[in-house]
Amino acid sequence: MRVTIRDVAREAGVSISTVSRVLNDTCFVEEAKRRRVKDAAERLSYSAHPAARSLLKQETGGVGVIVPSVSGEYFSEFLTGIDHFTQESGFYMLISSSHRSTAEFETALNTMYRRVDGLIIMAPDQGGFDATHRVLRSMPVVYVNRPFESSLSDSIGFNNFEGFYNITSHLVDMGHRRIAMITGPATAIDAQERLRGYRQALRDGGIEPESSLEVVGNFTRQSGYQAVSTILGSRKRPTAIAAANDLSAMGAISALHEAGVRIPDQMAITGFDDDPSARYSTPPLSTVRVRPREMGRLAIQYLVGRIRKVADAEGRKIELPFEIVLRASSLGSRREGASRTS
Amino acid sequence: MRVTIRDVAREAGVSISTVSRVLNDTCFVEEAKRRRVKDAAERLSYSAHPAARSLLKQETGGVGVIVPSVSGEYFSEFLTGIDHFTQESGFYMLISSSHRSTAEFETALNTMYRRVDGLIIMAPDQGGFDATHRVLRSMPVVYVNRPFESSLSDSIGFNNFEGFYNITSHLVDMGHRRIAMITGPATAIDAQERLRGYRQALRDGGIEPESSLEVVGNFTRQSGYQAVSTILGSRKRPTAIAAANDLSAMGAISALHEAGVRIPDQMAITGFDDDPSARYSTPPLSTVRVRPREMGRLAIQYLVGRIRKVADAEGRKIELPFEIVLRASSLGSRREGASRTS
DNA sequence: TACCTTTCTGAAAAGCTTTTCAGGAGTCTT
DNA sequence: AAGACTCCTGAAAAGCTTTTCAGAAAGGTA
Repeated sequence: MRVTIRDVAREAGVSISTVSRVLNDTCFVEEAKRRRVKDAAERLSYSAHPAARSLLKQETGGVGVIVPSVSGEYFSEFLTGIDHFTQESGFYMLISSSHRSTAEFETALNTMYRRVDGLIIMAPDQGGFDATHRVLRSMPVVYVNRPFESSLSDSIGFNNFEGFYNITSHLVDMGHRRIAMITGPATAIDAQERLRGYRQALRDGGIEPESSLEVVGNFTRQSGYQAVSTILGSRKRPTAIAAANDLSAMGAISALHEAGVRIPDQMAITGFDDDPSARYSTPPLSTVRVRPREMGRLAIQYLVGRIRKVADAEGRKIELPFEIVLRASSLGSRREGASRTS
Repeated sequence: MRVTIRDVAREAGVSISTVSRVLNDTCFVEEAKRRRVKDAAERLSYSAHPAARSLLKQETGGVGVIVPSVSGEYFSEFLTGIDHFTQESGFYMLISSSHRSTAEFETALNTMYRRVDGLIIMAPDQGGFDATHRVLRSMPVVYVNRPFESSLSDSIGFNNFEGFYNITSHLVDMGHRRIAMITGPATAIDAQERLRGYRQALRDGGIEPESSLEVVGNFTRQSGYQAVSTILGSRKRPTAIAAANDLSAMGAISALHEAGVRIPDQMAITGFDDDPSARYSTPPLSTVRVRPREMGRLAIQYLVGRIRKVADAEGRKIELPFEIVLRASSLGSRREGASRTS
């Protein structure tokens, strides 16, 4: 049933070493034998057992990806970026997601141990995992969206603070004085940064942040939807909402429609991420474009570079540019594409 | 650097067999030694090399998932369903996606060979791959959305024809006589079935399908968006659109808004899938709920059952129920939740 | 006390490959 | 023609674990 290199060797009438050499094209082998081996391998549809090979070569051909979630456009896009390059370069992809606790996160890390040659970690909500974990030291790691000081690993991300500062400033520039925010989960570092950007933008616009206008969300549509009732019920109704991400902005938009609030006339709204759907919402959503797909591509490129040892030993820390994308949801008239880059 | 079972054995002053026994809890070992081994393993932070183990045991602890794409809510949801159970049951997940050709698809299959203990395959667009491929015969397989006659594998899906028949019938019931369809890619089996359902529903409603009303799309927002200009430009403008999936429906909705067409008064529209976003679109989208997350969960449960040999040898073929979810996009008044089940 | 069980432990094999090492055959040089 | 190469090939080791097998020790019975 199971066909091994021995079977091929017997079939071709050569030793297993020769089979290995032919199949891996590692030495010159007499043409006649070469043919016989190829034929035999083909006939038996042989391929080397990955476990045996990786046991010996101490490499697997896989990369591990750790993300908070596999659902939501932001993550999908990120994964898509990784996936493309992964296939091109012949690596396979091992994904682990949704770790509610640090313990679960470290379990995931352990699962990756020796099963992959490198790791991409996006874990904005894992505050305190052990940065010296043995798995982390055993292979190259690229951190995404999680500034991390280590000369052994690369780190790529964008400036959440600045991005959110800019989109909030846009609302201020449009003349809004009462601007609510639908925040992300307090545990996530990127959510914290965005909140900080929001507050700073208000202050710089001469507006004192009010905690009653900071409605807690968790990056989901539903939380955005629910936040709206709080916002509409507030003592002095704001005229604009800055949502911590596009998903929650969409939820909010839906709720605003249901409440009969016109966008952007009665309520302007902005998001963050520029999910593919942002352009198709009603009205199209002003947001901050951060190109998760690009991030994914970059992350895997760096990682593969490190795995193949072509990268600098020095850890790189890349900050990707973002782009403010203004659409109808925050503009008086319906126009599209005005943009400002970081 | 690399710590093996030998190191633990030396450290604890026992043989490697004993270490293995203690760590796998496979035999009774004298308590004192047991302690020593545990301590040593802990101290050296040892864990068995997965390759060595799987080479010997002929099992890996992984499951492979092959999907057309990793982006889009439908697939995200599906993966999420798998992911949850995967973690619970201690398996890891290897994902391969976006195979443009049969060759690429079979490459993916080969990559999975011996790296996982079972396979979940969702490939509605892979018409003619080799169903007797050696990888497919080497481990349990669960096919999703792809009726497949094999007593060795389970198969899970829903009735695309009926689902689309029903949602189209709803439009007919609402009094529409000219109903356009935005189709999926002609190569995908599920898209074909939905188109068939559309036509049948029209005929059963006494309406002769017109090919000019069947606008080709490809399941993306963009294709839905573009389809609208064709539809609006047609000689006799239809009063309703049945989109092959939610994504293309969303694109269409966006285009309709831009064109100033009121939904549902001037144009009703329906989707398919009930993506999480469908409920949040403007107006909320009538659609067919197929619960991809449930499908994922079921698929992985079946698969793990087969891997652990508790499942019937007999191949099961499950057809999951769908549910017609009517929302404002196809109803005169804004009401929600009326539903009809398959 | 001698023999038979039972219980625990170590040695060794098996799982499959890649790669090093060494040897044999053939070719070239002087 | 002999020695020195080169070229190709096979044997064997290494990579790390689990599990079988067998042996030693201990305990029980006749």
